[in-house]
Amino acid sequence: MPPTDDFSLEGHVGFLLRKAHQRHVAIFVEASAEIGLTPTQFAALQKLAEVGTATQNLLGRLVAMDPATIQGVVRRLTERGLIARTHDPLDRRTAVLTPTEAGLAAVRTSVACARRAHEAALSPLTPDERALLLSLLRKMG
Amino acid sequence: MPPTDDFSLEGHVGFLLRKAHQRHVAIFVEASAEIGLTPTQFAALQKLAEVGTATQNLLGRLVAMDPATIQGVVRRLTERGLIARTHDPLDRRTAVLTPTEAGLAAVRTSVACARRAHEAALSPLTPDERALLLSLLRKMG
DNA sequence: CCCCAACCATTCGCATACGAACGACAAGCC
DNA sequence: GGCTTGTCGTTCGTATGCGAATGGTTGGGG
Repeated sequence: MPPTDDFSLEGHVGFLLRKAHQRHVAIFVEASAEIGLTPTQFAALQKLAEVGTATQNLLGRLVAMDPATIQGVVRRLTERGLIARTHDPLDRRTAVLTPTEAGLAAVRTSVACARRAHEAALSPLTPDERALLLSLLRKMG
Repeated sequence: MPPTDDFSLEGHVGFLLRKAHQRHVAIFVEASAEIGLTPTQFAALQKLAEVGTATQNLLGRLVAMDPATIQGVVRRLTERGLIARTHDPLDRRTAVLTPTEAGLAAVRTSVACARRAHEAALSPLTPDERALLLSLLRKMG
């Protein structure tokens, strides 16, 4: 009896994380249908609003997206007029990002959606379990 | 003082799930570099080996992938000779999938990689915390 | 001052992920 | 038997996600 027989996909962290993440994305998109921001776009825009100004790659690091990924996210937000792109005359490599007025308004609206999505995603858990899960996920890195 | 000021992206389930999932994928891919299976491909192939035979959409449901997603995953596994595609003469809509010998061998090898990735991803947690996290993720849906 | 290592942003290729629309087919219902 | 409803697999479009390569730029070390 080889040891591979007692393998259960359903007990694997990766599988559970993938499913939980998929579920949250679906809930978030549904909760913020009015604004039409994805969780990723919301994260980038919210963080940019928080810090006020950031370089593209720096913003990516703040929200855990590599340069290739943040590029597309910022491009789409810029095309929608939620982010303004300027250039630092002292460093011609960088793209300096700032949220526009429409971007700030979108953040204000979306924060409520994000909170609803947060609650809905955690709804199967008790308040104690929610706090526990969040702290464990944080500790995982 | 608007209520949006005390919003913390880092305390949001979605953000933490996205980061944890990214981290696991990176660990898994690194742990199974020899085989070259992604977590998604491993999940599909392992589940197919477990059930022996399945329709494409059914396999997708078993591993939480929608028809459009499982299509590409199965196509890549088939191209690599790990899955055999036949047809049910009684239902000409379906694609009947079976793991090949090479597919079964890949599963046997990958299970060890998956276990290593599982342990590595959970390494920041104590054994109690690991069990707790898994049960909370399962309970989340 | 010059060169080189590091960093910035972009691009390409590949792999998920899913909504929507599609043509093919099956199954039940009248 | 014909019709309607539902399922199956595919395709298209869009959005992440990342490795790798690239061109432009900066800054430090000699």
